[in-house]
Order: sequence, then structure tokens, then C-alpha cells
Amino acid sequence: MEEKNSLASQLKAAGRRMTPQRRLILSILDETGDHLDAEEVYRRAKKQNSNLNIATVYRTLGVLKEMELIEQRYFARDHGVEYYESVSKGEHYHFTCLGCRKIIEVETPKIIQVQKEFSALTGAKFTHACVCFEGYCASCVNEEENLTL
Amino acid sequence: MEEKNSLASQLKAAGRRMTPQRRLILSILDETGDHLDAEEVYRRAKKQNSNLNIATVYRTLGVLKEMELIEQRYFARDHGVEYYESVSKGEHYHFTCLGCRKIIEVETPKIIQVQKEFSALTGAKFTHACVCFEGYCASCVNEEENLTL
DNA sequence: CAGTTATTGCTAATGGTACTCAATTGCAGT
DNA sequence: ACTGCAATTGAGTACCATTAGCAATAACTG
Repeated sequence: MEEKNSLASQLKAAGRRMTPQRRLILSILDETGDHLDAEEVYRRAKKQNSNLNIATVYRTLGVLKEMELIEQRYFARDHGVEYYESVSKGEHYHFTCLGCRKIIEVETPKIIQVQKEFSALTGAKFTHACVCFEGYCASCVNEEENLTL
Repeated sequence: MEEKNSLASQLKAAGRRMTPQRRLILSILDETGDHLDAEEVYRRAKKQNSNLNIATVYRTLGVLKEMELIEQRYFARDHGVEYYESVSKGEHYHFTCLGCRKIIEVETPKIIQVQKEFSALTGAKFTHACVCFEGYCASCVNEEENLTL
């Protein structure tokens, strides 16, 4: 309830309003550990509000992103689609397995280091880094080897 | 001519044919230092072959990528569009300035290090890393400061 | 030179996202 | 609680980069 109040007041501060749709969509992204695209958010949300429209999902994802409550991601397998995840997780990156489509999260301080070095060198200021890795996970590498033998 | 022969035979090896359109499109990507999207490749190529069709550009970019003669890039400013550049350059990444839209190339071994560490840790095999940075370059940072003062 | 088949050009389709607009709803002030 | 107004919604449509289908053309083989 604390959370809802804070969300409502954050919205208000930005001249926006709290609506059931927004609450619903944010709760879906907060509760899942997955990375969802607009379509999947829509599918899940529609179960609880069958009247919901996909346009509202896109709009809501937009405002939640603007308020930095969720983050936009792209995955190597499909750069044409935007995925979202809640910001509550720490800084991390994504490895997509081309074999089984699994997404493995990669934690490393090195990306931040690159940013710092580049900033120090050039004076540039970073706002965002999009990093996605692509390849085959250990078990898919093994399967592939078995096939080619 | 050595090059053309090797390209032709590479194509042949893959059951493909050499065509003037393919030669033209590859030469454009080879000669420019820029990052071009399909539309821009099309615009430039059309000057030399006014009959060329955009679908051919997309198809050709596809085969050149498959043959690893060019690489696909995405930039933070516009993830909905694919950009291409010739592979002749070394490993590098891109920083897009949100102020002036300039693209600065970032060279660092750290990304490769991340891949190696992750591979060692999990046994995964990398095929590709998509890294794009976004922010403001030094001169745009300065301008911004002047504005807000 | 002829036959096979990859490739081209054209056009229409696709798919994710954004826009328009009338109807609805949240909320501040009464 | 009631009103007024601006923000939001749902529905439909538009948009734009990319892809697919297909008949005509052209590149390589013998």
C-alpha cells in the first residue's frame, strides 16, 4: 500500500493519473522474472481486464519507462521488438542462446568501466548502454557437437 | 580483381551467383566509413543503377551478412532500423550522441574480456555481441550546461 | 548455345508501434 | 456527493522497415 501511494504520487508529480490499467501493467512487470514484450504484457493483463486495449499497453509502457520504473531491452534474436523488465534488479546484461532461446543474465562491472574510461577520455556523458550477447549456451554447444560427429 | 575473383568464388562455394547488383552494394559498403541503413545503401546505389530495387538491397545485405563480409549494427537512437558496415574494420563499439547524433567509435578490449570470462564460467559460446552506448558527447554536454545556466 | 536455377524487380503483405478522436474516467475544488 | 476539466482509454487506422510471392530475367554449366 505504501508502494501504491508512492506510485500514485509519482504519477501525480508528473501531472499524470493513477488508473487500474497502469496498476495492472506495472504489477505484471514487477511480479515476473521474465522479459516481456508489449504483446505478452497485453496477453497477461487481458486475463484480468478483458477490456484492455493493446494501445493502452504501449502507452503505459511508455510512461513507466519515462518514470524509470521499468527498463527497455533489446535482444539479439529480435531487435525489432522491445522487451521490458522492472528496474528493481541490479545492473546486468543479457546473453541469448540461439539454440534454446534461453536468456542468461550476465553480471560484470566491466561495461561500467568502459563507460567511465570513455567518459574520462572524451568528456562524454552516458545515459544508457544497450548490451546484448548472442551465442550458444553450454548444453546447446554440446548438442551441436553430438550432431556434427 | 583479385578481390572480385575471391568474392565470386566465395559466392559460388555457397551456391550463389555474382551479379552487378551485389558487386555494387558491397563496393558502397566497402568504400564508405559510415554506417548505412538499407535505405541509404539503396539511395547511393540507385545513382549507379537506377533500375535497382530496394528488395534487392535487403536481400543482398542478407547474403553479404551471411558470408560475413558486412556486419549488422543497431544504434540506440533507433533500434527499429538495421545499419551495416564493412567488416574490414577492427572490433569496436558505438557511442551515439543524443545531442548532435554523431556516432563515436569506442575501442576497448573489455567487452571481449567479458565474453571470455562468461564462456569460462558457463561453457557458453559467443557468436555475436551487440553493444551500443548512448549519451551526450563533450561538446553537447557543454552546450547543455550553458542552456541551463 | 541451351538448360537449369539463382536472382531480380515489382507489388502486396506483415508486424510492431504510434497517432487520431470521440467517449470515459480520475481527481481537485466545491 | 457533484461538477468541470484535463488525462486517459478503446477502437480503429496509419506508418514504416522489412519480408514474401511470383513471373521475368540473367548467370553459370556443359
